[in-house]
Amino acid sequence: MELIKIYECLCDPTRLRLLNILAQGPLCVCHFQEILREPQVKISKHLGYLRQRGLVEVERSGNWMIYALPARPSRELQQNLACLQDCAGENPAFRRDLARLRKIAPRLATNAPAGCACTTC
Amino acid sequence: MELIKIYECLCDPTRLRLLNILAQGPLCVCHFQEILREPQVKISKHLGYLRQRGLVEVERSGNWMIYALPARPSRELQQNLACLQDCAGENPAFRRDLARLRKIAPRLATNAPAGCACTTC
DNA sequence: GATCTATATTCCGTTAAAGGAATATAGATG
DNA sequence: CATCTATATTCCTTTAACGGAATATAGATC
Repeated sequence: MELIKIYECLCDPTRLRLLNILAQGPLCVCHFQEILREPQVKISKHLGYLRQRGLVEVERSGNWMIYALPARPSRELQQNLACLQDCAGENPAFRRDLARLRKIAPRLATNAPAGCACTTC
Repeated sequence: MELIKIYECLCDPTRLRLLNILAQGPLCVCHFQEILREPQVKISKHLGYLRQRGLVEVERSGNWMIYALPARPSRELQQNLACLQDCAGENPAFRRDLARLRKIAPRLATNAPAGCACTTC
């Protein structure tokens, strides 16, 4: 059941944080590290987990791997991501992550091909 | 995070089936067994799991334990249950369970205190 | 109080997830 | 081609989930 895969992805706090950030747009691994302040292994593994189950897509851009929500998400995924957004909106941890994302934003070239040609990379 | 507990409950097919049925109203364990056609241990354990995490409530009525969705669910739970209903609506397995529930329904006294005074119990 | 019924709990074994340390890899750059 | 950088993978340990067989329990009934 596809639904189960989705819920499996949603039952870990790190993955919820990743998805919450991805709702704002594509991002590369190093920025997730910077925002979540978690070790690289952890971030990479959770993104891999999400990818295996079709919750995110990847595209290589030089040395960077750009992760994004699926271009054409299933109805179930759409619904659940919307629901997550709705529920997470109030959560301080999620808001803090988005605040950090905004701090990084100026360093992101807004019209870079994959959205992650930041000056510090 | 409360949200995590909810998603943990949602990532097992048996529990999704239980919740889908509970969306129609309270029910006792023996009827879950009858509808899901799964062993008693399995049903009982999953209901216990849901209960521990606040997704269902129980009330004893004689020998029967009547399970129900919380009378006052959190906003997060409300949203996610609604989302589940929306996603599960099309699923054949879920529809089959509801069909079986309807078959049992005539045996349920509609105005019994906890909604489960069925004639076969 | 003995027994029956519905349900819960305990005690296994198996499997998967999570996190971290260390290592591997792919592509860029000198 | 040597090296650097960003990311992935492997290996290990710990913990939790799942399922089933067997047993326990609480309340009803005789």
